[in-house]
Amino acid sequence: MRAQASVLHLDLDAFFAAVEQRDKPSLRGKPVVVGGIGGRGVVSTASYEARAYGVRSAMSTREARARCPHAAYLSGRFDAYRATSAAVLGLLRSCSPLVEPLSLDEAFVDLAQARLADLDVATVTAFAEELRASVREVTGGLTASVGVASSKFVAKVASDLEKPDGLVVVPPGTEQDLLRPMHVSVIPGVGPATVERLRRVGVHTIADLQQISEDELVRMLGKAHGHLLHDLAFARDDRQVEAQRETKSVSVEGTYEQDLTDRKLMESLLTRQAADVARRLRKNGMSGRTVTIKVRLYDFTTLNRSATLPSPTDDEAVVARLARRLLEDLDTSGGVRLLGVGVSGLADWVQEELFGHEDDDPEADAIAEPPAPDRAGAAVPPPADPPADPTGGYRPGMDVVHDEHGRGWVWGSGKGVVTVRFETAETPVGPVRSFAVGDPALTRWQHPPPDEMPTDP
DNA sequence: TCTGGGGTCCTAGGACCC
DNA sequence: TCTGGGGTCCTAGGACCC
Repeated sequence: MRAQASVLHLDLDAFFAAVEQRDKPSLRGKPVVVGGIGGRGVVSTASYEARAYGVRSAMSTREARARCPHAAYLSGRFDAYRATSAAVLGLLRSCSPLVEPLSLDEAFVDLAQARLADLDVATVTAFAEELRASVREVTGGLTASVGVASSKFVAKVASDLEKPDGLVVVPPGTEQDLLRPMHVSVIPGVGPATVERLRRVGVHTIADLQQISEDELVRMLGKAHGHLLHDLAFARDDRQVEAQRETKSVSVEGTYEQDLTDRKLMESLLTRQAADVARRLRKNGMSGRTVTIKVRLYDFTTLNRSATLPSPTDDEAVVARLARRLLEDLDTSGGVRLLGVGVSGLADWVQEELFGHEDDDPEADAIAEPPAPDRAGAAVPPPADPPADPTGGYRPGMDVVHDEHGRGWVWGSGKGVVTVRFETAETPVGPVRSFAVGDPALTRWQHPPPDEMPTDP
């Protein structure tokens, strides 16, 4: 906690939905929901018009559709969000050299480093109003909510108070008056599990939290969380605004429309994800030593398996081989709804560039299997290929495919999976099977004449 | 057919080393 | 034949954030 209100928190209102409404005037004033639009999707952002129907972030899209069937459901255009976010960050950095982005739509600004005459409440209030007007200009009309206070914690709480399009400046010395009546869940880091633990000992508000001793909180919540919560309850927060933090891990994951049971398909999906991760590592000049796979089973049980290489890699073949090997130990017979691959233990350099090629080091690939025979003779690695179309060009409801057993309609495509509903002797709407995009078993396909189009179930 | 995707941080236990 | 003790690395899981 500083003596003056020198920390500003800015939060763009309903950001993804607002960008969509900005770019598509027909959506303005209407409910817009951005998120996963498949059968297992969840809401990322709902416009305020959609929130009026009870649609919320993290709600399943299925439930959102039930509450607000007439909303526009969009899967998101992250390039547009990134560009808009960059414009806002540029604006903030023109105000203060010390800006800490928290996500695409949120950032802290250290006003002590800004060119302000002083940090009086009146001065920072005028500055914040000007800033909000500037955000509107550089974003083409998006609104931001802003909080200003003597700490990160209170500034973030404050920015939420008058959403959307609001500004709250908390005068130094009044922080505890503001916080005490509030529910503990306003504290960042207090989620459902912590709320429940606190509820069981009768703690609901921050005033209640102030009554619990620090030792008791540490016993209940662990060392780090306990000490932090005790401090925050009394608005004690010295955390600095930190410019750019370094990336610690890179990962790709996917939830599939139907649970996966075919191990070969899982392997080919992991291989594809490993290639995506490795490509992103290379693009950012990074490499990492620890490969992790994530497997979510049919019942939502989530397993992680990891292994650490002797030296960092950005080679998709190495990541893929290790990922497939980690899968070997897992029982996936009940079905898998999510697969993911990640790399952590990042270094911003690749070891072989400093110490020669990794093949010179007998230990370099020790934990993984030896190089595949088809790779051994390649003197020059092929250039990084562009990301393959995850639908493989298969169009749901449009294409007919054959495998060795018969013919079927393409029912879904995406994330490297083609789902096919096969015809049987009894019914034209038979069993569903999934294949990897590019599976040679599915090379014969054709476009049916319009009168053969299947009707949607 | 409840429950995304990309991250961060913390905890706890075991291996290993001095 | 009695189990110290600290530090670091690795692995697995959980909570949380937007």
